[in-house]
Amino acid sequence: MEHETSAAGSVGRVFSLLRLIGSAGSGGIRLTDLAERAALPRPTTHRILRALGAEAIVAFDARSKRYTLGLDLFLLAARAGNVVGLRDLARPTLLRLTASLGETLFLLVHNGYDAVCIERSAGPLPIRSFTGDIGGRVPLGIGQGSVAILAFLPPAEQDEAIRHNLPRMRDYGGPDEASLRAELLQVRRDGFCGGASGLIPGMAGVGVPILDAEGRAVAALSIGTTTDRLTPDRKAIIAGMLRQEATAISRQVNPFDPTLRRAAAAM
Amino acid sequence: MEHETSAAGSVGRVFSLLRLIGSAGSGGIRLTDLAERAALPRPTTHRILRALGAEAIVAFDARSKRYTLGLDLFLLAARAGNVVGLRDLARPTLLRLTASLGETLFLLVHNGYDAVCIERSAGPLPIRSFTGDIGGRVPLGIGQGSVAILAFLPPAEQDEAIRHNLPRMRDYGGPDEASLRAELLQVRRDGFCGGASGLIPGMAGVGVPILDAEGRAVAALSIGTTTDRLTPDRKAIIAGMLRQEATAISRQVNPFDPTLRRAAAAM
DNA sequence: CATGAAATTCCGTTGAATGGAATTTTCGAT
DNA sequence: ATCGAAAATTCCATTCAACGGAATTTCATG
Repeated sequence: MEHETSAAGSVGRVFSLLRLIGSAGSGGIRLTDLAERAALPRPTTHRILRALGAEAIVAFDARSKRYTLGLDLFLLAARAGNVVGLRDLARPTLLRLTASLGETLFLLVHNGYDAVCIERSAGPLPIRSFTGDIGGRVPLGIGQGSVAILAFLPPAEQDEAIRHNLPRMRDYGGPDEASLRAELLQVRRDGFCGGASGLIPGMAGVGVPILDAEGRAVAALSIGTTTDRLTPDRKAIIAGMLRQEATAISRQVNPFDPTLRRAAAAM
Repeated sequence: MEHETSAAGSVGRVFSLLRLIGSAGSGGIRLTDLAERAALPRPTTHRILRALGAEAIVAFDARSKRYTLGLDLFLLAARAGNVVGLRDLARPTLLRLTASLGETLFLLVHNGYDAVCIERSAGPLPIRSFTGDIGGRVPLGIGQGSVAILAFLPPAEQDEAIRHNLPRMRDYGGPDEASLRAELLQVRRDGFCGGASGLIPGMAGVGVPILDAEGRAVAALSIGTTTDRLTPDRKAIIAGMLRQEATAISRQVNPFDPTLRRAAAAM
């Protein structure tokens, strides 16, 4: 069972097509190739694509007969990235910090056993990071932002993620369980992760969690920079700034706390 | 809003639900409300949502029983061919210009009779604009970026858009046909739109088109600022910078020009 | 604890999606 | 220009997956 045909049914079919189109690159993909990769009959593929085209979810270039993702999917997706409004909330923060620090900032959200980058504000320096650009995904425990999330997960969930991720971490040259757990404790104490993990030579960073009303991490703010730019005192300053911003964001996220819903509904 | 039930069939049903969820805000929406707005039976709605949930295209908060757009929908578009790669191409440009000018920049794409904002890089000043944030939509002809696109459309398409949009423009306090056409000519001559359209008091801006290989506008780069910050000489400087950036982006877009594909394939 | 509203499951029915086959279009080779 | 192969597109009889009315469970509210 590789990626399996997902949930069967027409919905599954539609999104397996969309994912294939999405991974086909900006040049687009032809019907036949698409049908083959999706293991669907050509007429079926064609009919679904027509329907998707009518919705502007896919675009069809009549000249090259190639399909690409359409504008409406893009617009829909822009809203989808707004996990609990986090993206909109955090964007000004990222821009401001990038401007004042001259560093690259990331907004990561917790998703399953991974952290996913949903926003990024690039500083002037070229930065290598695990998460890469928007859409990038790393196992929880790899990278400062990702570790910050892991450290502030409820114990059961944290254990589960560690158990699941330890094997995967080998691919990244990650730590063994003992040192990981030690780091998590320290991060919980400090409120941020600034480990010079050294996983990418010359690169360093700081990550702080964004917590929900129950104190569980839902996301993280992090910066990525080079080791020499992250002197201990500068690291302390940056950690403080990040924590402050993360706290401010947390406060704005938490109004969605279900216990307050009644008040909002009354308006 | 609902212009019609879109394309019928299950695909139409799926995306009308997704659009409704998307427009429900980050708080999410409940099954019953969704079913009612979509004019679908609750069980049908429920089944489709389950399938979408299995794909992580929608997220379901078990606590509040509310549905929101899921992360995978975001990742689908983020990882891949967003509008011919324009967004990725333009993002660094927007950030750079925002940093150096201290202004808010917009990337608009041509879509039907409208221009749609697909990226925006906010400067320090609070800016009022028609397009608003990402996803915002204005009729072609309203706002500098939008006018820049309209001016560089093929004549037939331009006429069609003007005919269609003139009535709509009344809502924005837009110009009459004669002055609009006069402005379009000027924009075509100058290569940019810097009209102090005065549609939003105190606000001004500059828009330049991003052209495809055939010289048709596919998008526009624009800045939005206040009238007093846009002195004539600064406007000229900014227009020059924008044109240069837009040209650079055009060059990177155009390698995908179908007429050149054969050459690329031969490599 | 009672009550109503919402969510969820069930399942017999049916019509919409399916896909094999036929047709048309595209495009490269001669 | 002509041909032929490959791709795209249309057709349509079949069927099975989606449908939705009804029943059941869950949940919030008074």
